[in-house]
Amino acid sequence: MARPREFDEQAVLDAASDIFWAKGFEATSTRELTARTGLTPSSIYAAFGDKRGLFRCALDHYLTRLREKMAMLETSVTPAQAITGFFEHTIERSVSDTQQRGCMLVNSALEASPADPEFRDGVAVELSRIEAFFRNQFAAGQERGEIPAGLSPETAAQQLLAVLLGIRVLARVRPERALMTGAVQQTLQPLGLPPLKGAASSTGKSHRDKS
Amino acid sequence: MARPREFDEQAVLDAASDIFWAKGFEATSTRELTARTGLTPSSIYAAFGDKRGLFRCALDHYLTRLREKMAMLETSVTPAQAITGFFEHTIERSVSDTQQRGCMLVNSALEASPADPEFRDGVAVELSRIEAFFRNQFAAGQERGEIPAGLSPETAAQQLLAVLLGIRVLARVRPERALMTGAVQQTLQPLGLPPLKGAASSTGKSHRDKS
DNA sequence: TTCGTTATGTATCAATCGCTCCACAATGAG
DNA sequence: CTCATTGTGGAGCGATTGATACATAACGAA
Repeated sequence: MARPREFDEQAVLDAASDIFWAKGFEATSTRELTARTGLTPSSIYAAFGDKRGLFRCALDHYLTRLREKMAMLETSVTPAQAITGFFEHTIERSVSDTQQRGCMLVNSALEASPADPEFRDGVAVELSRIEAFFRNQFAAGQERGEIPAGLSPETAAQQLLAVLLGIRVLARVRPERALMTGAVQQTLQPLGLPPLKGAASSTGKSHRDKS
Repeated sequence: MARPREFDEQAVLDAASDIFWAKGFEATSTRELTARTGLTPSSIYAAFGDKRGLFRCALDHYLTRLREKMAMLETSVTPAQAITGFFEHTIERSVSDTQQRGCMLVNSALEASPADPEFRDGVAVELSRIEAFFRNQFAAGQERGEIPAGLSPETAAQQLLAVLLGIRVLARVRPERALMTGAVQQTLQPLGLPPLKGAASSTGKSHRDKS
């Protein structure tokens, strides 16, 4: 009943998250959102409530694709390969993004006002989800003998999370492949995880890389 | 000649960086800046040009103290201890900050607009400075035999920088000591660096930590 | 003292902000 | 068809933004 929506919600969220991703919440105006999404203020406020509501939906839209990526890796390759593959994927996206947007979740995490604990907690939960992905994959890899035992999956996951967040910060201001691969490679190796594709795997110094 | 300034520039920058640090550039209004610094719009605009100018000065004020911290560590302890000490200091500040402000440099890095390459480059240079601190200390530690040779200081510094940035992101949304110490400890150990104070140093799983 | 110069305080400015109002269009139910 | 309901378009609301104008105050030089 009643008039149906004329816009494609996925397309709108694609556009909205693009802007929020690049410029952040505060620096994005509702004018720009209406211009880039193509729909009017009326439609936006009817569908999403207010600017924060649209931002939440846009971030969730972004996170959905992130979760799908993790789920894909979980089912398509071995646990150890899933971890390394996740970093490969992240680095690839970081260096190929001409806008240097980094990660929308990380950007949002740092812009989250101290006065908005609700949103901040939401971000924290999402980071915990990534940490759990690392922990579960690491433990599964140990169980199947793919990853040497001896290291606790908890600690490994904490380190992997920190390094991931670190290269996502670097993606925004210094998206240099050599820098990211160096940091990640030095993390994966002592954990007994497979090396990045195209990265030198020997312990000593390699002269093969180029920035 | 002429009328002298009535305000203490250091105190004003302290106040200004406090606000910018907690809320970011965009979310901070000039009204709040005048209220918290105690000086009038006229004085602010005469002294710093505009809002961006004040922000740049406030960030530089913050970075000066960061650089002093690194310089202090470089001269007061051994190279390996300087690296570990830097992380101890960072974690301590992160978990004790009730506002969960994280690091002003990292916050600024992620808020930096893609359309402002000048400011972005400034942040990148500062991150390179931290990376250089790690690299120099690591190399110095190897030369004096304090740190085992075999690993390249470049790679080690890249990893240390990434982990540092990672825990600074976590400081904003998940300032849990166990999480940070776990990530850092797992990084320091394979590099042959001294453990954090109060952290378990054995390879196996420890039950001593509490969040 | 008088004057030139610079800092401060207050009252705003124009622009932009997030958001709403209301007339109208497009549907399904009857 | 009529009508209730919901989406759309666009003008424009009050509030707030970053920044300024201008009168006054506080100094040093003469």
